Amino acid sequence: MAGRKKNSTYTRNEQYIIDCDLTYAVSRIGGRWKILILDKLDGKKQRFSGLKHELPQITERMLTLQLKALEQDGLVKRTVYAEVPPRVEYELTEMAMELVPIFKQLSRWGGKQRSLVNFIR
Amino acid sequence: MAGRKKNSTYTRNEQYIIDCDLTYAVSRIGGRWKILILDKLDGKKQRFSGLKHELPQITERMLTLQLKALEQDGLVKRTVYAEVPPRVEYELTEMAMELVPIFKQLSRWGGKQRSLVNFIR
DNA sequence: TATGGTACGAACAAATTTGTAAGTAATGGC
DNA sequence: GCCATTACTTACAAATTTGTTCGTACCATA
Repeated sequence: MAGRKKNSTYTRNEQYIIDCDLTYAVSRIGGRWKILILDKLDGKKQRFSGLKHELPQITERMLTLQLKALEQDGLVKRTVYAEVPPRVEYELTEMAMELVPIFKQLSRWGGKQRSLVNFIR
Repeated sequence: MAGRKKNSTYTRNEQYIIDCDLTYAVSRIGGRWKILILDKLDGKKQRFSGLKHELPQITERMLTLQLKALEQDGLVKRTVYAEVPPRVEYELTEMAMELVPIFKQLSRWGGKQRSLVNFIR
């Protein structure tokens, strides 16, 4: 998000796309890791290290970036405890919890679509 | 999709992510244009030029690429008529139509989330 | 004094996605 | 013959996203 060209077609088209509530929504949860992070937070608070543990493939940098974006979008709440070593807890907001049932349906669709495509090929 | 490094972390992580039905689903409809295209096809067949007209910002190249991907994923059916100049019609498949109600919910969520975030800032 | 754990930050590099600008085949009408 | 139309294709360039590697502050504990 930082250091973006302000008038490239690329950026102008992004604006255009975000006009639509649907594509706007997808842009908030898109990218490689966000949905997985939200999923790991479903039902339980987690520390940074806990998330890292549940998502072995993600790098710390990516985890940081995505958590920060999710927080800015009001999907994740971050709580810092003044301890040493530091402790930070992440949890879903109300807004994010409303996504859960939608994700369930999308997931079902994904399973169905995957087997269909595998069948065709 | 063509010309991908086969063993970069980038690609391995993609595999990892696609294990999950949910993130798999999102990967099928992700990207900048796919959802908008599916939306424009909801309820009516469209020609290539028709889609281009409804999405003034998309380039022909992108439209071609996305339609091809959607076709390969079984979300769009392509019909070619042997005429000159050529006529090609696109329409949603059953599988894609099942996304419509999910999209409706996501869209509602998007609207709500957008106003919430705007309110906070 | 040296060490270790936590949650990051910064500089840089790799890989992918998206956009630009041109060109193609086929053929009916002029 | 020449041009216009449609649905693409191709080579190239710009922009973003993702990954790699190192480094930091804090202090309790050894």
